[in-house]
Amino acid sequence: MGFKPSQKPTKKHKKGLWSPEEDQRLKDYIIQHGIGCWSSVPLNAGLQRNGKSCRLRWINYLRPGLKRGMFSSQEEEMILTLHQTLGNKWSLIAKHLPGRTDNEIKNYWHSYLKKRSEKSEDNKLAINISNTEEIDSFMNQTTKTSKIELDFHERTEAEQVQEQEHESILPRLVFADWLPNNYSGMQNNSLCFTAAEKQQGDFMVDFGYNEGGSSSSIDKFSQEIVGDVVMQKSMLDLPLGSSNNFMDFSAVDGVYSSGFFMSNSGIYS
DNA sequence: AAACAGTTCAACCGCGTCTGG
DNA sequence: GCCAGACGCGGTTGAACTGTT
Repeated sequence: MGFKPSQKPTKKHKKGLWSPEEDQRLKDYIIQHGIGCWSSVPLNAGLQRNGKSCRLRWINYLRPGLKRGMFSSQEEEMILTLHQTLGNKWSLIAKHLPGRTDNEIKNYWHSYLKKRSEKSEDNKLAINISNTEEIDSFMNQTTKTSKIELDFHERTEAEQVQEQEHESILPRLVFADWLPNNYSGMQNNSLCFTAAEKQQGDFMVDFGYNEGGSSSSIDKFSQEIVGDVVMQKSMLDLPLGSSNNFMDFSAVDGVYSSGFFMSNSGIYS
């Protein structure tokens, strides 16, 4: 007889919180094999979970580049504004907040922003704002500072198709701190830099502008993709988060380079 | 210190959509 | 066109945590 992995009769799948060991298994598996068919992941990775659970764990917790910690006030405003425009389209909203997951945003909305939004709705009714200039000014400010696209529904179909093809042009995040020790630079068509490397001053020069003289792995990477990517120095200058060593960077036109492809959901070779 | 209430957030569930045979 | 399996999304749940009495 024999079943394909995905057709296997359902064993009792484990539920509930993930243990560090399970996380490690999943990470290891995805590092080695990339994201493919989720239903076969638990079997191949030796996990007693279903594929759906693995996918969720990866997307919401293990995926490279996730931000941890409090939402900034800018992020809050962004969520509120986008929610007014898009409604409960958490995945769409999440696309405008790099490093945040739809689940995280949804939770934050229900636990905090919803109340705040309701409050401000009440205030609006009371104050009855009539000065559209003020509103425009706020919207412009939000747009400028966050690159957010408030006219999501108004963009042409061609523009939306273009964006889908290139995914988001918003910052992408490179993973580092959960890869094996001493892992850096290009390796197996994947890409990773450590926090220590980020802190080296010439790293930014080498990486961003390809002016460095050393023949490091960073240089190699720089040479690989510098034609497609323009680094935002301001982002590289951001202080490191306390809980992870991810680095933020922004690609002007997505990252499509020989050998690998990066998106908000991961890095693919 | 204990009990209870409120909050947070990881994870599950169910449904709609997509895709390949 | 139909069907089954996989995927993605939004709603919901419940355990863990925190604050209050």
